[in-house]
Amino acid sequence: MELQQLRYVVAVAETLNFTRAAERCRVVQSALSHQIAALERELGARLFERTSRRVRLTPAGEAFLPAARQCLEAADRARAEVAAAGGEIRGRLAVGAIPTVAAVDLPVLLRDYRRRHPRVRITLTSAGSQDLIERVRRGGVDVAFLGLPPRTEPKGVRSLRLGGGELVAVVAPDYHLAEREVELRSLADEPFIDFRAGTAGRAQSDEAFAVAGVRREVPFEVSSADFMVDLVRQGLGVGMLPAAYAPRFPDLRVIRLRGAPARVEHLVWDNRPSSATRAFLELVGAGHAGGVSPPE
Amino acid sequence: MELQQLRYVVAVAETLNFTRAAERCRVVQSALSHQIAALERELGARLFERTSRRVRLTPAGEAFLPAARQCLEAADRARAEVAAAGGEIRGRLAVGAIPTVAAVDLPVLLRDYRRRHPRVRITLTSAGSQDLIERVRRGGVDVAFLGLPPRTEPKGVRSLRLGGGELVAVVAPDYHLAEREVELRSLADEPFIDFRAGTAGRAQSDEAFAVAGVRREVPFEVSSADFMVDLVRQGLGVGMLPAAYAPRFPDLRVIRLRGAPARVEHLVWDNRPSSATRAFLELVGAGHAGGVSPPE
DNA sequence: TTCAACCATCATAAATTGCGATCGATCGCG
DNA sequence: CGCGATCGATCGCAATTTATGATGGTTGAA
Repeated sequence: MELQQLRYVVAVAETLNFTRAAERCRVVQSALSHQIAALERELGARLFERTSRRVRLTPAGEAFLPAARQCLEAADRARAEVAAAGGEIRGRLAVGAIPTVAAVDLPVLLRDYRRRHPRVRITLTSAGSQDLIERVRRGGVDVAFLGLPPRTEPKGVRSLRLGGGELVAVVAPDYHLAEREVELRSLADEPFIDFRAGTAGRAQSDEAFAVAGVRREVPFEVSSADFMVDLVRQGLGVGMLPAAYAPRFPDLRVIRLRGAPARVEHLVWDNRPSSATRAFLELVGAGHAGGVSPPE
Repeated sequence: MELQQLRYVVAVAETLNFTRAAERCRVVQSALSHQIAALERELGARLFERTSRRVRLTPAGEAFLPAARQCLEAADRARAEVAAAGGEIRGRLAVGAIPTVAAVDLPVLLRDYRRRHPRVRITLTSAGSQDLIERVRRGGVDVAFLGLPPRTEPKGVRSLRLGGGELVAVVAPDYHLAEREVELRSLADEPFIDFRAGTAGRAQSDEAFAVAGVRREVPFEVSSADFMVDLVRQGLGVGMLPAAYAPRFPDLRVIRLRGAPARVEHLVWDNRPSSATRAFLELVGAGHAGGVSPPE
């Protein structure tokens, strides 16, 4: 088994087409066919099922692919680590974040990071917290900013608790509430627009009301902050967002809440951070944090 | 960069000798030298510092090596996954355990596992809990049984809480205590032999006495259960061990303790378990457990 | 039926990898 | 100080591997 063969396999798996995979690898199709056939012979199993009109992964191919990708990633990392040892950090940095990150200014952070390490290719992905944790575990994302239900810690990854901003209520400009700051409990009778039940953002709002001893109605559940804002604009009810995030919607009115808890966010990363990832953690200030348990 | 080159680099790094590395790889020394030189040329950095009497890793080599090993492991895993997809699980299973595992019968477990998956090469390593967690994180160990201080969870790995046995006191046959069962507090004046401060085993004993509201003396601190037993045999004091573990020393007297908490152990594993590891987790009953946090 | 897309195969050329012999440097030892 | 032993680098050559370009067979659509 050689890395070249793995590169070919991954290319075919992604294009599902030997000819285009060969183009991408800059070899003729026959060379690629030959290499894949040789690998299949060595493994004793077909990785691709070729009917002459389509190419598909066999179960064996499905099983092979994740480890093959990890192998290629490790090879890239090895190369990047050597460059890092020579002083210059290279490689990739895949950052994930929920759409409502409030604890850090992500654009500024990425700009600073890029300034310091211009040879690192940065990607930014938006997704839900649970999805992000899974991707960090799988290695598709290197670091992620996300929210979690109160008093929980993500499992299977290293993490650092970030102080987030407070939650504030947002309403349409002509909404009937006129105050700029209210007790949380005084909102009890308003209709709320919040994240769907089960999400970390929703759990944090619920927590705030539970602590205040108030039951509230949430007739509208949404899957993203943008949807929430859309509904709030229509005057359908009150939304709750991190204070640092609300100013992005200047057409909405912000109502500060007395008794709202600070929103807690977490920075999570993989167990085996690359040098590019380590540099990012250092920049964020998580260089040597991460809550190691005491020894046996 | 090719896997063959990585194999050569790892061999040289482990033997610190080109000639012996070449023997291990079953090629002549010149071939290996040539490949390594080619890789160094491609990377633009020397991986080894050769003085004509010794070979050492350069900083670049140190940086390169971990990722290179992970790359080779991933390649092995890819091969093993294909075999697993064909029905038969192969590969390696590196099990780690503290010396005093009480929650499971490890020999029986390994025997059952071997019976079911005879093509998996099993290794068993003994170490401290914190060391084991680190090795699981690094990928050197696939699954580990270990202890943790009360009410903590290991970070950076998947884990399952195992119900452990109770702790019992063990004493020399002629020790002055005659009872077969006592209140924990009645041992307060005895000299204890226990694990060194900071270990999980020690923390669990301390916890038991703290709960009983008793201060005790621990004049002897040891690093393994075997040392503890050695000192107990000499009549130097009282030891505390998991009940399931004590019968291994039939020459000692066991004193059951009223008020001793159950010892808690954890099974931990990596985020990206191989098929061999998955099969082991299933056997232990952790197939789909592991405390996933709720979604965002 | 014809055509176009697509992968396998084959002969051949190019590149890589390995072999064996040898060189030069270094260290220990007498 | 000189000898022998150890060890990695180097070189020419052979074996193997990998890539090329042309061709053929299969399949689905027009």
